Amino acid sequence: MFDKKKKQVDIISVAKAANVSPSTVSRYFNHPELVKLVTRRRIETSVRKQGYIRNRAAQTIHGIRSGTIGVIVPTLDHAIFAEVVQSFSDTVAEQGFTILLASHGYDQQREYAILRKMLEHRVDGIVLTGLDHDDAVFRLIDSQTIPSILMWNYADDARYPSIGSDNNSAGAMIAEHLLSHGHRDIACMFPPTRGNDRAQARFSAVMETLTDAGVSVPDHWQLTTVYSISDSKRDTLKLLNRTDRPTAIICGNDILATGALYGAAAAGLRVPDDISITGIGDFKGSAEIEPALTTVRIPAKRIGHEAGLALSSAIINPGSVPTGLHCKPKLMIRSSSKPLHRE
Amino acid sequence: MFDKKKKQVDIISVAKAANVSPSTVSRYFNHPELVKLVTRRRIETSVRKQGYIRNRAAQTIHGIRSGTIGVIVPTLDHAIFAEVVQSFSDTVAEQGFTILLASHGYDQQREYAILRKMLEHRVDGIVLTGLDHDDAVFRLIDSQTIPSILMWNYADDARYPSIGSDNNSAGAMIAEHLLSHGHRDIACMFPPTRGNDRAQARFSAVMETLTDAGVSVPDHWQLTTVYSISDSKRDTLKLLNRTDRPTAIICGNDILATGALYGAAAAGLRVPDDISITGIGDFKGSAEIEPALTTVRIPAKRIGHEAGLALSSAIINPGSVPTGLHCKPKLMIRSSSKPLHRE
DNA sequence: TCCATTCATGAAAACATTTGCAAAATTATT
DNA sequence: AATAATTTTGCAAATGTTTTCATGAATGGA
Repeated sequence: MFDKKKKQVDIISVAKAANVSPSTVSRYFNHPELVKLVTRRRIETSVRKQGYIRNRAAQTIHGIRSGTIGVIVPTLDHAIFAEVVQSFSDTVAEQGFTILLASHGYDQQREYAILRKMLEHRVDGIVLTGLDHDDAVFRLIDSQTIPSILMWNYADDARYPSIGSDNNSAGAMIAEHLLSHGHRDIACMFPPTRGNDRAQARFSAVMETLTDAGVSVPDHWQLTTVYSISDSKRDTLKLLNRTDRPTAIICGNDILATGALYGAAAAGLRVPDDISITGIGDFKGSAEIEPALTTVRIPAKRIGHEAGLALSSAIINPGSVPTGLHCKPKLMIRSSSKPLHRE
Repeated sequence: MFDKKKKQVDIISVAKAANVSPSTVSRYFNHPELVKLVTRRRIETSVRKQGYIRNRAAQTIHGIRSGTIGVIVPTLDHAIFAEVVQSFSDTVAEQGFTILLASHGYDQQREYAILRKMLEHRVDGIVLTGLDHDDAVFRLIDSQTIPSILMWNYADDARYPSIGSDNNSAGAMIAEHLLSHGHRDIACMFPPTRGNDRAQARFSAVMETLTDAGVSVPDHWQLTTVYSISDSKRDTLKLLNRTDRPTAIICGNDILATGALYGAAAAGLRVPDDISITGIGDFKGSAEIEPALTTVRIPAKRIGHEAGLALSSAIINPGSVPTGLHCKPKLMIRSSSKPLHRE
């Protein structure tokens, strides 16, 4: 007859059973050193017996941190974002934060809506992917007092502190690599750049580097291919079946490059002897594929980790602004590219 | 002089500016049809001008749904979990839910801690990955009133409604496929099964099917390899460099199979002529790899979607228990396997 | 124009906590 | 043993909402 009909256990019922006031129970959780050992024991027993679980919502309305961080990514379907989210999540979990995760599928309107929802949940901080966002998004964050960072890309003039790699240098690196190997007939395969500043930056850096070197890429060698191995395989095959063939293909990311590798194989070409193929990203598996992919490493794990560190310390330490950090991309020369005229 | 020192905007300040009571503002959001059009306009203006954002924490303590669903996965680092999470998240987002995501890295203790934290946030529902969990986890969920489902695996006698594929049949399918092709000298490469009921089920189903057919797998052909292309490539290479060589390798998932494919190539063997290799999962890219991988398709997108549907409707419709659903795995015969003695 | 409806709004209680302040209990000091 | 200092606890107000109930304002029918 004791528990009256499904009564949710709250701090009051715990207090009653432990014969103390609710305040003391609250203190037991938040400032245990302020409550006497024996009382602590009593409360602990009561908590355990009733299976009490604190209600963070009730804490949160007191202006106490919610313990959540909002993470907004374009999609998780790309292994690389999953990796960065995983590492971010692990890092902040150590500081007691849980992540609220949502993806917008490269739709800026949706990003705004998601952000609003996260703010309704009173997240303690916000992580956005990439540098470019709708102005409304920035304004909304500006109007809040929580810290916010841009993850994945880096630029020192970004609207918020950014932690990631500079995609311009990534693009330039790979283009220079191929140029230095004597390639002049170069095709490019990039994902649609709309709403995707990473791809945009890589692409324009590649083109600029080539142009500066006096190399121009004919229109029909500029492929726009969605992020998919099968599509890039198909497009590559089509490209390579023409009479005029490039000696190298620069792909906007490793997925496209993987498809390109398969496409080259399907076209009966040997990589790198007949054609060089490069990626950007250095995804899991890129080093193991045959032939191992020459690419630019974007250190996803490190980026997620550093971002988690920066944001959680900005939260814990209010007033301190998180600082940006450039996680430098690195050229990984492997077997899918080689000098043009040698051998 | 109007806004006194950084005062957070709340429903009261909005009400004041709109010259109505807080109750009316609350109604404006929750039952707009109950407030007069002109008043609605006035409130809208006030909301916009002050940049008011509702506080879900304050709503939640009224027993109103938090609008969050807790999702616990072993890791996001496996593309396949990222895929299922993505599709789950998209589905529930349509119903207005946001996901709280965390991963435990196959550590049951951590899973319990994560679950607790999510309950503190008063999630409206819980999704766990796989069938097997610490008993404390189940008991904790039992003590709550929120719906909960097990995603990824299916079993009709699972502790909670499960939505996913039956890994036993997946394992049996692939073993039968190879047997039906005349293979008798079969090696197995599986990830560590500890804390991983998926792998466990697949492995035991494979072994059982083989044993039933009178085929036994010698110990040194039973490889335990962590989820990594490079490790499985290395282990495969080692295996294939022995004098006794299997005619087929059954891999516990497509990542291992991918590594095995590379390993076979590195050992100078042709797949499927010299050796057949199979995976389980049908990950993105498995159909495009050369040679295209024979595997068992676990429909990740569908699983995530169905799970999202089931859970959100169980939440919206309290009292209704979500029902389990078997998303059948499907044998995908491609080019990495072929009959033994023919041709 | 008056009364009965219906509609729109506000007052106040409720939700599950935290916290500043003061009272009570304990311990230390003389 | 009496007082002072310190530790532990409870009271009550506060947090940002929602919701029930009651009241006042419009509207319709006679």
